[in-house]
Amino acid sequence: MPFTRPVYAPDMPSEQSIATVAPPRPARRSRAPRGSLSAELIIDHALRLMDERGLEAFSMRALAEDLGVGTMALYTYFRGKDELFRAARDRVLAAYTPPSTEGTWDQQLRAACLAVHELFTGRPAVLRLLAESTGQDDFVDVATSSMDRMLGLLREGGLNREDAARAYGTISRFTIGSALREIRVCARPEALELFRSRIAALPAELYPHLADLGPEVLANAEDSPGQYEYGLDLILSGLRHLPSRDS
Amino acid sequence: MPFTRPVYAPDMPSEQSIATVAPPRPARRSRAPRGSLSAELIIDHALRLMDERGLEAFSMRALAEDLGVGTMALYTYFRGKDELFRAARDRVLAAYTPPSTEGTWDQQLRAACLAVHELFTGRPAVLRLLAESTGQDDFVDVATSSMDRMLGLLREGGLNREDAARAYGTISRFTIGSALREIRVCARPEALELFRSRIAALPAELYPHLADLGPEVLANAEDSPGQYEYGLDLILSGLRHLPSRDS
DNA sequence: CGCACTACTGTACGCTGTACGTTAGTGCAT
DNA sequence: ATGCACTAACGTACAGCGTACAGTAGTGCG
Repeated sequence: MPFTRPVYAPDMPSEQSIATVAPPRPARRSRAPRGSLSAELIIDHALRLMDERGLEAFSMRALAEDLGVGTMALYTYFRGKDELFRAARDRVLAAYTPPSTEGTWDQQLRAACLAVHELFTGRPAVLRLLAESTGQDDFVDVATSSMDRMLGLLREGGLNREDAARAYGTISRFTIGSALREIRVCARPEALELFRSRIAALPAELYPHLADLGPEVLANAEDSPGQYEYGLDLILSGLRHLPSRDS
Repeated sequence: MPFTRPVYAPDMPSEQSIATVAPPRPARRSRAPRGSLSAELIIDHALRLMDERGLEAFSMRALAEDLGVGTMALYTYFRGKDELFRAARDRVLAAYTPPSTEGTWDQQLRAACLAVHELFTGRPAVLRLLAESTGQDDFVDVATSSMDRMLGLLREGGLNREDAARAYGTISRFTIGSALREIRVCARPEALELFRSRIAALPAELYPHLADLGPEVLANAEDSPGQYEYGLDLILSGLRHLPSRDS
């Protein structure tokens, strides 16, 4: 018995020397120069990748490759994936400044809400990070400056302290729920198509109203910004009719 | 040179025979009897696990272990994790029937909404599945029967076809956004505490209104069902004042 | 010149979902 | 009874994930 393998490596492809075959071109990157990385640069690429390929396709390895850098280099700047996510989210939110429009308090409030909504639908990944954060991390409500501004406008509109706070909560919840729905359904043609066929296939005797209003429901799904504006105006109308309002 | 290792297995723990040590009690489960599994049983355990330990801790392996079964046994009943998720979600939603209360259309609508909201906050995992579904799968809007009922009530309230459809969209978006916020923040004491300290630490000269309304904002965060009711009533009030309403 | 420091890297571990092939229990035809 | 087709349950393996840890190379300072 000339040569027996050790216990491990039970059946290696023995036809050729492994060393020349096993590493199938790992595309040996040369070591990246020393100053080629920074937290800001990483966040830039991360945000781009997340919005381009989707949050599920995003990984530390993919991000590192996109940067032309070893995976573990990222951990020099961020403790881990969560911290990177939080940093990316905070950067987008902090960079946002609400539009300073003219007009009555409700016109300004409306414009501010629409701007936030647009920000969210334009950055689906950030919205998802915001919505899916485990809640253990620090809580950033939309953006602090935006929140302050909206609260001020609500007070300006004559709402008392409690109503202002509650109204903001309502608007915030509706805005996030709305944007979430839109990046999930309205912006995806194939989801819309499936929705259409589902509506059409509903048994009209079980769901009479739904079957009846099918066209309208579908039209709404296709017009997502309009849907948001409609709901927002509904809420604003409710605010204007608040009994406690002193103006 | 008496003996050189092959290229692979560069440094094995050579102090003992591997074969007797390597399998450290894999807790040899005996093969589960033939009829011990079913789709329903799997969904039961899955829902329980998801709500108990959280969606991130849920895995096919953990579920299988909970069932006392090999991991791959699950794949006899579901094509994969996604299909299992969809089945679990659909079961919860399909089993739900809105409360058939008495009263005016808006009273009934209010009750139906509150019930949906309670369903969601009581089943955080299902809510997350609903919110985080990639949108490629079939679209179940809350529950079809609930949707039909609400649309009927809105029509009963004198809304025209388009307004009814749009109003439902508003309510649906607000309800999901609201429930999501609540399972993320309001129901977590540590998140609330962090929120409190953040508010207290805000520079009052930068965010005057937020600093001023801090107590009210905090009180709202702590009273989550109240927040939902407030927003819902705001929307309902807006609906009552709709110009197109013919009653 | 050498040394401390640190930005970057490679390897490895434990985890995930799941493709694939195997095993064993069941019901039916013979 | 005996064999056979069928399939529920299983074990193994693989690719990919986040990241701990140890190594390496380039920088700036004594």
